[in-house]
Amino acid sequence: MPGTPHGPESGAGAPEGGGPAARESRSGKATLRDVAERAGVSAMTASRVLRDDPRVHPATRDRVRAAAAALGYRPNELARRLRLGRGTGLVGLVVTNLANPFYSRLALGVDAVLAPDGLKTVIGNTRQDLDAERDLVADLVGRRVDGIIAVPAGDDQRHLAAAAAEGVPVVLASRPPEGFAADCVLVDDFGGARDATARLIARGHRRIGFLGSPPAVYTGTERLRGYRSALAAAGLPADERYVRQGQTQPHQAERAAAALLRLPDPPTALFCSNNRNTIGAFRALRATRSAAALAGFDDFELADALGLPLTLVAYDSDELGREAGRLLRARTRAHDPATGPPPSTRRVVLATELVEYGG
Amino acid sequence: MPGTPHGPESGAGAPEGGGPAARESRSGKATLRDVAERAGVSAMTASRVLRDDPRVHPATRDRVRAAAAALGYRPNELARRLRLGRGTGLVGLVVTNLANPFYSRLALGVDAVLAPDGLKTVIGNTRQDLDAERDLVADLVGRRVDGIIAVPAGDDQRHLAAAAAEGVPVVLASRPPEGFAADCVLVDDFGGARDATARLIARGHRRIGFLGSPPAVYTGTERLRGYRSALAAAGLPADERYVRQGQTQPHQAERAAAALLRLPDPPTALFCSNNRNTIGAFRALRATRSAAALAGFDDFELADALGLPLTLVAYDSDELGREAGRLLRARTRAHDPATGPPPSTRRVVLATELVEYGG
DNA sequence: CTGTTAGCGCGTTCAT
DNA sequence: ATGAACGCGCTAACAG
Repeated sequence: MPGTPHGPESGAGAPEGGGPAARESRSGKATLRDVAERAGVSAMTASRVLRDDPRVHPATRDRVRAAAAALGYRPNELARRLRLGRGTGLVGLVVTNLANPFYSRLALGVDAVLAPDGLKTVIGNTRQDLDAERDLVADLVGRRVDGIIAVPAGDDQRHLAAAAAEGVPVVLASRPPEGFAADCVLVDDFGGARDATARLIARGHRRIGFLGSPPAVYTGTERLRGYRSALAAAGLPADERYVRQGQTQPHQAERAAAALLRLPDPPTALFCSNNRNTIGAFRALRATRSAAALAGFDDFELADALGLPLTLVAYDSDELGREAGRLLRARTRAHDPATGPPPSTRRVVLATELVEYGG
Repeated sequence: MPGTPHGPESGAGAPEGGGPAARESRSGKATLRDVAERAGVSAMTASRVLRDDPRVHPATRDRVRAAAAALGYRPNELARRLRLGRGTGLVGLVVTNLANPFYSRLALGVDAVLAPDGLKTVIGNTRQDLDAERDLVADLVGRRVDGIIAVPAGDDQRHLAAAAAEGVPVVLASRPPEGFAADCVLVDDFGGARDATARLIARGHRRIGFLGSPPAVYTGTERLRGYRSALAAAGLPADERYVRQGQTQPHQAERAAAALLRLPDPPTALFCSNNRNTIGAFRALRATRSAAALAGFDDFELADALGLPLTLVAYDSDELGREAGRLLRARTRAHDPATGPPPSTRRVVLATELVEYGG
């Protein structure tokens, strides 16, 4: 038996309420000191054991381990991270609509790259609500996430700029930073849309409609630019009656497409700036038995099974997430000591590819 | 300059590196004391101001606010929560495959219910990997999440039982707890599958194939039970050659379906236990120009556009998430003082509905 | 109205 | 091999 392990005495001030169970009542969870007391050692020794510090007597080691197991002890990560000051191991992912497969893929890609580094992804859904986005970003910064990957809903990105200015690494996905510097990974929106439109033109179409998201959405306007560029390159007029922006869900797109098809000189082909619009347009074509050709941005499941010829601008949306994760990882590491100066901001653009689905 | 704000003396050990900038270098973020010093008040007063405690002189209030703004101060939520001991405001959501729309819907439902309570959802993807699931749950518990909503990958749920035993509220979605008590929200797997199969039988089918997930997946086996129940009720033999389990992705399901269709006495109808299998079976039918009838569990986008009659067991997967969120919220509140004893565990079952898509 | 003391749970530094 | 003191950043108690 060892001597009195309690030392000189703990003092006179603290109210030593009822037995040893008193401490555990706080949050219902055992603390390091509970383990230490139960093992008859100091908190310090318990800490060492639980972190596999070799400088502990094997016998004490076992006693502490037993005590920890008996109490179901789990180190409190909050306290731990606070003490270590090395960040939380959390990365915030801000998206507008998780129901869109595009975003769930993005999330998977991000997680695939970050998880091996021990980073957890906190996904926040903003429902296209800018206020919700602001609150979310503020909360993430307050929680001291190690970084933020965001697909901002609009062009007001001051909240992201603020986060970046406060030292939180920020990476934008699918949209470029607006008004501040940050890494980003984009899709070749302009080129993809231009190529798809050009293909419709090559097949003889002269009147081509455009269906897209609200003008505030970056990808939508870039794709519109691509569409217009192809028309201009072929010497075709840019008839604004053929351009319908603002549809964000299939049923809205279906109505917009139907409206185009009812024009006096209806378009003979439609180009859609995202999968929501493509699906809506498809329904409109089927409902009206229209023979108009269909092309769109974004590949999607079952696109090959619609019984209609379909030209899609495809790209690897997992890779979008993975690349965003890599960029963030690079920034995060740059925060470490002497890894050299922070790299200048990078902009990665992913290539697109035209795919044809059969009729 | 005010009197010595340093107090009795800070000691002799700490290396007081150069100037006031030293403190800010730690994590690059200003702390409450930085704000306090800059405003010439104590940390306590600064704290009061930033939490809108009314008991502060308006003039000091403004000085503190100005200092905070100048420093870009953000309270450290970690430290704050640690001190308050009221939990982290984080809820862990454990799913097996975010790419499946079923899970992203679930996540949206959960978030919709929890966000108004100020709870953030941390989504963890396990890729059907039980080890990953164990690690994830352990990490979430270590991070002191306020609760966990999980769709466990297999029937070994000891890690969840442990979490629950440690006092973390646990809610299971889409699968019942195995070996411990917990709230859960389920879909009427048995009834839905039985009804869909019965409908195929009513249409004259006598040889009906079954395509489903691996036997370890609860929903899959329940749905298999429902399928068998319908066969038995109609006095039809249960031919095991017609049952193919184990497909988790469409291309696997496609091969399994093709194999069934090549049998000497091929089934004239197929029932699929989830949307992955239904989509694979659809492809097989199309590829082989088979006229077999198709039914499946889970509704999915574009199911109506496949040019094939299709019977689906539909249910509200958003509601699944919302209900899980509600159950968790109830548990979380039960942790509060004297809200009465914790409610006994609840099991909610969501109804299903048969929908027919045209040919 | 403002400041001091104390401590959330943990880990580092220095002593023994 | 072990322990005491101190502090991460913040806030509830009690002073004054």
